[in-house]
Amino acid sequence: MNAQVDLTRNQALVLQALDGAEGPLSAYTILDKLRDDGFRAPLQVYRALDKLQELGLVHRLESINAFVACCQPHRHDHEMIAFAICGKCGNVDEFSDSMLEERLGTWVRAHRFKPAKTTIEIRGACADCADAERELESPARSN
Amino acid sequence: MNAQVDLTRNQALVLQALDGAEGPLSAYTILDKLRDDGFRAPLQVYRALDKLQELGLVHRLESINAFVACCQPHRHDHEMIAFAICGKCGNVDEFSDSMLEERLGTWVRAHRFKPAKTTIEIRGACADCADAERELESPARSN
DNA sequence: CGATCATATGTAATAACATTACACATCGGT
DNA sequence: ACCGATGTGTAATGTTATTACATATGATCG
Ligand SMILES: [Zn+2]
Ligand SMILES: [Zn+2]
Ligand SMILES: [Zn+2]
Ligand SMILES: [Zn+2]
Repeated sequence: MNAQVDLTRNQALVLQALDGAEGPLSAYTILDKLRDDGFRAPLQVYRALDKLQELGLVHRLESINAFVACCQPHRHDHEMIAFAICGKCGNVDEFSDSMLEERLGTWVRAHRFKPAKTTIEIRGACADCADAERELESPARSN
Repeated sequence: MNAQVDLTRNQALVLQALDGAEGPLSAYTILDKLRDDGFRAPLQVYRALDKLQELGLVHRLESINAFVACCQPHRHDHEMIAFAICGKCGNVDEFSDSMLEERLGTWVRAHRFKPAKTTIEIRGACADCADAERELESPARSN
């Protein structure tokens, strides 16, 4: 599905692991998943992740030290990406918002700051998980 | 300067270390700075940091695993805070922007996401450091 | 072809960051 | 004096990421 052309074996394996996962994975979780494929050391994972991030196929979630496959082959070159991360089920929503980008750009220009990488991550509960939690809290009339 | 009332000895020491620092500090750097004050284990630092964050006196910079003293006694209760972090000199600019907050709030409401903590961090070079770098790159005519 | 260079890999060791577990201390309210 | 909430001291362990060095692979050029 993704432009996996030109990926090396290790890179392809790591990307597959992320693509097949429900939510974000830590580097060491990926390593464990790939033991059977010959992976032995963390560096094999980190190196592949570095390359995949360079190619825009994978994102790192800074606030939880984990990685996700990019949900689209869209060009991230000049886009600012935000993530909504559910702490319950692990679901991650990747989105971009031009007004958000505009707004941060305004601040950056005003302060002559030269941005290299911008992180926007909202941690919380997704709609489904928030609903489930509300049910537990409410005086359940299901007796 | 900060409302240090009610802080325990350990908490006060950690806050002082951060207040006196030029830039963000890692937990282990703080530990080293406080060896002479009797600190021996990481947990002493992490516990103090937890409390200080609860009190809004300290912020954690997720993207660089470091901590900074809050620059103001302002109420962070319902504010979204963003950070511009210079990778060269370590300077950190803490700012909030209601439009930014509004914009993320719009997304969150539209997706019925229940936010717990939001991280906004811009890493790059501050004005001074960007200038200094430009000078090195340009064909210096200062010969 | 053989020399060379850039990129990727394998492996071990180590560094950097953070938490768990348990025992003990301190303080305020009853 | 008792209790519960909060804080502390210490050791051990868990988790995340990098450094260092050797080897391999593949494209390019004379
Ligand atoms: Zn993406
Ligand atoms: Zn969820
Ligand atoms: Zn602050
Ligand atoms: Zn700077």
